[in-house]
Amino acid sequence: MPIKERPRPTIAELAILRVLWRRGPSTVKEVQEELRRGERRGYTTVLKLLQIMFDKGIVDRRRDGKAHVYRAKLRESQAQKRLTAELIDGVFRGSAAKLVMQALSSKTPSPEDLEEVRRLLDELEES
Amino acid sequence: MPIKERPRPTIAELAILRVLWRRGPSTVKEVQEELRRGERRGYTTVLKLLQIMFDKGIVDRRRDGKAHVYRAKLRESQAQKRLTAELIDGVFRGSAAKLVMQALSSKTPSPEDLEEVRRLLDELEES
DNA sequence: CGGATTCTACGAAATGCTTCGTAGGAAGTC
DNA sequence: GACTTCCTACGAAGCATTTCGTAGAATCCG
Repeated sequence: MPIKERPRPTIAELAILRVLWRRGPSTVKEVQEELRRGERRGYTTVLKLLQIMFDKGIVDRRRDGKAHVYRAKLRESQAQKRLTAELIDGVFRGSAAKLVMQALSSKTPSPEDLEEVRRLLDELEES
Repeated sequence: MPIKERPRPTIAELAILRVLWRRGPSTVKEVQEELRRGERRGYTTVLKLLQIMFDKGIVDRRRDGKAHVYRAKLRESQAQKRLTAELIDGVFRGSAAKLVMQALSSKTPSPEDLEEVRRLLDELEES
């Protein structure tokens, strides 16, 4: 199976990745149980998705007895980076600043978060 | 045709919305010509997409002679807001601050943008 | 061992998205 | 009117995504 240039996760795949990022390496059963606090998905549905993701190179797996333990290969930070870039290009006309505005004004961050953003701004303005 | 609760634009629909947001109300022909600086899309492809979007309530239209003039009904700011919220919930574990960090450090904004972000921070910290 | 349980692999239906071809109506030109 | 041009509507193919059923291998338990 040739490596795809850019394994863009789909919606369903993202839901699974979120579980793996949160829980760490997990079996199909664990992912499915975690997932069902929200959406129903049959066991074999989750299995199939993980198999597809394995083929795409989005996840790794290793045997543990009878079952497989899956691990996210696409890192959370990579996904964050890529999807943020896509959002900026896609709906903010390339302006990262506009996205920042939107993010800051929609969900109000905590004072600590604001402080951190401020620090980052300082750094950026120095260079 | 019953109104869909949440007409989430697809990738292709987003491309068209971008044109409508930029150009304002446009005919199929105008959208298609604008679009072809990037991706090829046949005339009837664009037409069909606009028809689907009309059915979904994403765009309006009015007759102008023989042709239809389409207008974005979903506003740019609405799309920005929704998609940003989805991104925050989807891959930033609900943390707007993390998204802000990512956006600021990936594409460096201009000094003016930084100033604007700073002003917004000031406002947020006052309340 | 033999039956129940727990897995995987595979196939395929169902759905959604994207693309375009064809048909036909309306308008413009000679 | 006849011809061309431009437009819409419709249908359907092609493809990706998502869902799950069935078969069968591996493991566990009496």
